[in-house]
Amino acid sequence: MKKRTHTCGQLTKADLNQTVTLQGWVASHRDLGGLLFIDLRDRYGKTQVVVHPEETPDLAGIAHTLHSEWVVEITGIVQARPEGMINKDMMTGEIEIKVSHLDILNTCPPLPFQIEDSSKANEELKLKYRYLDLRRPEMQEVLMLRHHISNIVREHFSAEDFIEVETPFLVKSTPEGARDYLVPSRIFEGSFYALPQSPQIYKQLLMVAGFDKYFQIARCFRDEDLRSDRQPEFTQIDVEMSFVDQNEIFDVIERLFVKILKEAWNQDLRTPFPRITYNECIEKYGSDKPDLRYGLEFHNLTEHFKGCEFHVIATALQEGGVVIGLNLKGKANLSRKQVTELEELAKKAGLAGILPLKLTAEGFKGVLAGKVDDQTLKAVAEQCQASEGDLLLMGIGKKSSILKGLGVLRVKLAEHFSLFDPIDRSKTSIFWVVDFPLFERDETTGEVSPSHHPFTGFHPDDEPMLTTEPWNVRSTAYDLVMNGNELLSGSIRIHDSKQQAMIFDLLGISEEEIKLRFGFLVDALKYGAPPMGGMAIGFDRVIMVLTNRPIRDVIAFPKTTLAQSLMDGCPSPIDPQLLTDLHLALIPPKNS
RNA sequence: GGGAUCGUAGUUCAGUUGGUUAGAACGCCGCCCUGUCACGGCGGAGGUCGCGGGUUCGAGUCCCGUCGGUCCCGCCA
Repeated sequence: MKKRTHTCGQLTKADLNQTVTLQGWVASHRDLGGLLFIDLRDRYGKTQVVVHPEETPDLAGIAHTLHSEWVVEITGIVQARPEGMINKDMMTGEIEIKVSHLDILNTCPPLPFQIEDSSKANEELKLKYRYLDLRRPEMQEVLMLRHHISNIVREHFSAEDFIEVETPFLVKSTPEGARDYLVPSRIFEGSFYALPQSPQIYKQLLMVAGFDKYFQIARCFRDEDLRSDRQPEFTQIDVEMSFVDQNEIFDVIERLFVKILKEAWNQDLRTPFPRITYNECIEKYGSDKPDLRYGLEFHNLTEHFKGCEFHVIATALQEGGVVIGLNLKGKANLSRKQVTELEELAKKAGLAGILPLKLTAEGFKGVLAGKVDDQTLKAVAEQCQASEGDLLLMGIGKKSSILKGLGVLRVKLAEHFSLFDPIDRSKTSIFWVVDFPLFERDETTGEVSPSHHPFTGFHPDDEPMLTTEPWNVRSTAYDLVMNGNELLSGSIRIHDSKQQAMIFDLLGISEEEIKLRFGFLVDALKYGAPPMGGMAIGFDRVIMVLTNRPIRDVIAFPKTTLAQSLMDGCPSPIDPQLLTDLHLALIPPKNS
């Protein structure tokens, strides 16, 4: 094997008449009989290679036997393509290599799917032959972008005086949060390590240790059911800072995202990013991660319908319900069938139904027209900023479920009517969500649980409410939302052990449990913990949003929705001796 | 745990109210071809219709179960 002199994406007219050696995969070969072309591919691009059987019959003999994805090495002279034969779609389209030497470095059986075309192939098959799927240029581009972004992240935080510290993979299992992936201890019979769900506690301990500014590109593990945006192992850009307020934290992160968007999309983001309160998000969009590339804001129309006799509305209002509407601009011309489709969308979104009201040249049309006086409807239309030709959709019922349902419907409507261009990067919507509630309350049991995590600080003004109405206490937590995706989540932490104890108490965790589970953290907070705050950026999700792809596409070797790897076949049974060493025995499944 | 959807040559798909020998394109094999670039032309091989059971004279098609992919709900601080 020789040494290659160039890559397959490199040569141009500037290299004419040079003798070069290329190595790569046969992307395609076109045998015209008296003339033979090979497209040679590596991760940098493709170069056309030409063989003339009349001049080099030996080479042609070898070239005839080539197949797709064989690995070959060629040496030859860079020559300009004849006039009219230039391929503008190829970076190297002005030249070709006239071969003087051809070596087959490796062969390849017929492929389970064609490389260039395999975006169409069955996902199961592509995951089984992941190394072939990753040979596709578009997959390579994604992973190369991921690499560039991780470089930017490391450069950014390093330049801002952060240091990257690695934290353990074998950690203590805590019953909080997601189900842990467990690792049995060989030495301590019956004891287990857990794989970390995040480095949260460790980074707080690093702050106590005085590291001041920390970051880490960290792998996290959660044994929960999967979705198109969730994998059992995923990557966070974990960040923590001491002696800072929210503004300073936001600043550092905004500067990072400005660089990322510039690198990936060549887009300039304006700073500071807007800040929207959690309550405003919920009231206006029914979501804590709304996509603001399109409008469809909600309007609370309840006041207009006070005393309304239309039974659906009257019943709902009697039970303390609400009427919330949104305006579909210019959709009053939808057919009956199309409106029925919208009603089905609403049901899929979890709403019992939706009341359409058309604003036409002949006046209002819909169930409410005639049942509710025009003056009321006019006031409703005015509040929704609706005019002739618009279609109002109204949800009626319990406020929390209507907001949630309409929030889901809003996303479906935007897709249904293509209200935004997913490719148009200039319309990027990025903003902070602030003032999250500290706790979530279980509606049936009334118990509270942390809405972020139990180390989240609370708004100082709301401290008196902690004991009286904890569910109304605002936290210091924040999210960053881009195009409808939560990209990061963070907070200012509690750095006072007494406050931390109080929160644990509110969460109903006994002192004994605290000692057992978080004793070391509570202890650490007593030993001079600085004020601190930070966040975890969902790195996979950032790449997903930048590439508009599902999470499997942005991870080199992902798992399926059953958390299996189809390529290596894990999880798999193990040698019984290993179980014995670990003091484990298998319990057979119930129905076998 | 629940719901939806998909599973037919190596691959992507078609296959009517259940009815003769399950088709096409790409790939593969053979022959032809001097400017192709997803080259083209002619010919050929290739199928346990995911798996198991049932209904029926007859099942790729209908029913039940099961395995797997994807999406969603629950779940994921």
